[in-house]
Amino acid sequence: MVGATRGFSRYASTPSTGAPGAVAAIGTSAMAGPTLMEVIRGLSGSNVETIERGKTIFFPGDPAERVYLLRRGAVRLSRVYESGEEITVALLRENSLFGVLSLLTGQRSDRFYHAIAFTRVEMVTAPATSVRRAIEQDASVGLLLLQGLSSRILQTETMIETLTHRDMSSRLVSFLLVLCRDFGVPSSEGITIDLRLSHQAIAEAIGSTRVTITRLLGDLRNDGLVQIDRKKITVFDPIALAKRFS
Amino acid sequence: MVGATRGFSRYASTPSTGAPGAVAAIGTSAMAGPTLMEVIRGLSGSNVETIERGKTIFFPGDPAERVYLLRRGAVRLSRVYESGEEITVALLRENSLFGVLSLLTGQRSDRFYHAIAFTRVEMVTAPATSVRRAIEQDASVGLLLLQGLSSRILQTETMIETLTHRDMSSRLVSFLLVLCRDFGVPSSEGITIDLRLSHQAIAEAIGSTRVTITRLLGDLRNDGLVQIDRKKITVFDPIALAKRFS
DNA sequence: ATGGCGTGTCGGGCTGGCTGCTGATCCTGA
DNA sequence: TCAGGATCAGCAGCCAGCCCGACACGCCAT
Repeated sequence: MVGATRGFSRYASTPSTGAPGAVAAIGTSAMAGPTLMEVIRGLSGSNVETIERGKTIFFPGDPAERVYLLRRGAVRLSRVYESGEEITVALLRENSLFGVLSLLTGQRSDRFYHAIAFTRVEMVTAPATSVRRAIEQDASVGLLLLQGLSSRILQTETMIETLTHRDMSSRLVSFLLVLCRDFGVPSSEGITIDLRLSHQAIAEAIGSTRVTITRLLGDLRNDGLVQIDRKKITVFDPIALAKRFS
Repeated sequence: MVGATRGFSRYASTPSTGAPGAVAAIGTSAMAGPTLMEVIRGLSGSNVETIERGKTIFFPGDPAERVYLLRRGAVRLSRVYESGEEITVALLRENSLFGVLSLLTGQRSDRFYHAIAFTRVEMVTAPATSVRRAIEQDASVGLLLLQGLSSRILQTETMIETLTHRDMSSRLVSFLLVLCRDFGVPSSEGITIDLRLSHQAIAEAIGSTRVTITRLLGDLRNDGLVQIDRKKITVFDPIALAKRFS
């Protein structure tokens, strides 16, 4: 059991705690130039904003004028329906770009999504016009943005894989593995998901109900695959967990 | 019934038939410069390829060296599991970029997905290195690519909305609306989805089974919402169909 | 202290997956 | 052009996974 650390790197992202002042680059490329974070920070009209957990960053229908780059914390993008139901479209991790879409698909437009701070959030923002100008002046900025969007697409598409699993047990397992990849920090016992997740939040993300999540998480815990302490989930062994697919 | 055409534009994409020689721009921006299609076509090492329906464009594990831009037809991206199960991650329409991800996230890498021609396909391809060089030389190329990726993200995220619907009936309805948006051509009776979809293919895309799709599509047909003629689905009235959500 | 939120549990009911089979349609090669 | 095989569509019956509604308890913050 102890020796099975090979392959874990897929699940251990850049730690989100500690590492003060370290501005991680998007992806894993060890580039020479400035990071996207530094570029956006340097734009005219740029800003650093801090948002408390649970507060809204933008509502659907708001005018889309700024671009956001997440520096610390997690953001939830969701669609809201008339029924009041809210569907999580993406859980963004650090160094994720968002709010970019509407600006680049052409004409000025409004937000589609509801963006709320899933944890306390620190982010760098800049006006869309500045970003556009920066791309035109320096092609490497375009490349950085492309990398950001690419990783966002990958993130989104693994979410689709998760959601197409038929039975809820598989969905939950798949979702936990995604969370390990995006928010996992290695710990003494395994990989801890650095988010405070309520069962309700998980249910909204994978299209289930609170009760079912409770039961399934209980099963996983009873089988010694995960540990839950004050809303923090620790996965002992992602590989063993992955065997749990139906 | 006849007068209810307002709002349909959301569902009627650029017609994929006819319009010979017309190279549609990505998105709806009426730009002055060359289109992405033209740019990629002009790169060194560029190529136009035609693939027959059902043939594979690339396998998972293949080295990722080229970038693809779909000119005609539809491409299915999917993940393959050891169990033999295959999950559709995206159905790409004309003017969609693909194969870009792995190239831009940093180091050289392999394909994640299985890409097969869902219809007879015509596409423009170019080596990743050429694309990269083009971006560095001309920032507007970067902007075009960003637009391409943006619309791809939107496409993917609406797919997530579809998949988080719990009951299969809603999922199917939602999926049909997505298809109308991406592959719909206006016809005399409504909007026809310009794909030849087997029930099995639909099931693999939305995480269901062939039998269930058969039953649910039958229900929709009996209720006078859709028409199916030799695997081509016509939605009479998307707005009425949208009311079918649970 | 207390109210609210999150967690754990139970049973009833139904949606939807599975198996097995038949008939229709499409494709291909002789 | 036709025949054969392969793929696709449709039907029924069975059963389980999961949603729903309801309730009790513990933890936390005000």
